[in-house]
Amino acid sequence: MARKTGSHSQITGPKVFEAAARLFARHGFAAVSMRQIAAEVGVQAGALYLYTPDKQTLLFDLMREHMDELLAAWAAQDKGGAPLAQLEAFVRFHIGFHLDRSDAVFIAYMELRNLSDENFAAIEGLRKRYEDGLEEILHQGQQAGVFQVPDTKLAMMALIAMLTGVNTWYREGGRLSRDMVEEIYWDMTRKAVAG
Amino acid sequence: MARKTGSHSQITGPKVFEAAARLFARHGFAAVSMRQIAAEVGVQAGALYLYTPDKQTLLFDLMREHMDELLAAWAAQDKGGAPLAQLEAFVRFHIGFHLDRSDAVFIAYMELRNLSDENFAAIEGLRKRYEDGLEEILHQGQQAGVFQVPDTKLAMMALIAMLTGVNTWYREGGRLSRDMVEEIYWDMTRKAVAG
DNA sequence: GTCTATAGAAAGATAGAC
DNA sequence: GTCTATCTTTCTATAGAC
Repeated sequence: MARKTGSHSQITGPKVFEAAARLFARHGFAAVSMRQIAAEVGVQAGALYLYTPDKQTLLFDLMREHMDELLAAWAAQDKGGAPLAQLEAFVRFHIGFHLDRSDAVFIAYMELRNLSDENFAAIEGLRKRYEDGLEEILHQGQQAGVFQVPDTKLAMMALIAMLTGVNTWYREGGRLSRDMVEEIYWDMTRKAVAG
Repeated sequence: MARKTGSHSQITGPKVFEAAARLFARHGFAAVSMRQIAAEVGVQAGALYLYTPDKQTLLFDLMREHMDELLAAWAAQDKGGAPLAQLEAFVRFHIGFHLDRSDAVFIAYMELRNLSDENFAAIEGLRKRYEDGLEEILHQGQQAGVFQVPDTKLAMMALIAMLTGVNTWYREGGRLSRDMVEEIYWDMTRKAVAG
């Protein structure tokens, strides 16, 4: 009972980031004002500056947290098995993880140009680490003779674009279940890199 | 000599749209001000309103013109041949056309959410017409038994995402020529939809 | 921790001179 | 056709009360 009315930092803080993510994903970083974010949270605009030094840092923190979670989740995956099994695990992981976080994914891909140079470099570094994981799988499969890709970097780019594209059309409760989508994309991926 | 100094409507008009396209692609529609566009053209902000009623219409006109050109160029392609030949033509056409217009492509994909509801519906209609062209090819190949795709709509989405993704990394004068890129993407596409 | 109030800058768009 | 000048709104961010 020592806490005074209106003291909600442990609740308001997360709500600020959630509201910002939702609005940035929907309307774009530049089109969203701090006032809109504050209204979504239910506080005044000035109160947001208790949780972020400025709007740019708010965007950067959202993107960095998303990339950190992505790398952590992928690192936690079991990495054993043949290249083909590893590739299947990557496809299913990528689709599942990204569908669970459509707002953050949208922001991470669309708002790179609104980052300061320094922040951009940091996010790009994290993205490269993730993409390197897929390229390494393709490289191993290539060496083992089970994949036939003329250029592992190009194949990696092509697959990432194809898989992330699911986010642009997938809607929960639609015609296809997640499992069916994963299955179909895995089928196309497997064949695309086959010998 | 009847024309008075400063009268350049036939030059300034196109320059306005070119400058807007370049800036919108680089920084995003919402992040670019009319003053920035005017500075890029070399006129004052007020002068822009001789060429567009407002900023929203400027964006819409850029996107509609791009989609119109895309549909016209694809319609002008020779559509004969077997499904496999048609698919190859589509892949090469899509990559080539999109690499030639990276700014417009970027805008057409990234700025949909900044269109008014009415304008959004118009652009989406044009996009659907283009995508239907690819889906029809896949459907024909499926019927003929030369493609094996469990879902033509999904396969269409996956291929469009993969092919358009070239724009995110391709740079003129880089490691790979356009022909090589087309070749590699056609190889992956062909295998991905194969039986 | 959140509020009101506001400073200071910048935005979209318009009016009228030339 | 373009200019300067300006209206009006909105923005980010801060100051100080409670």
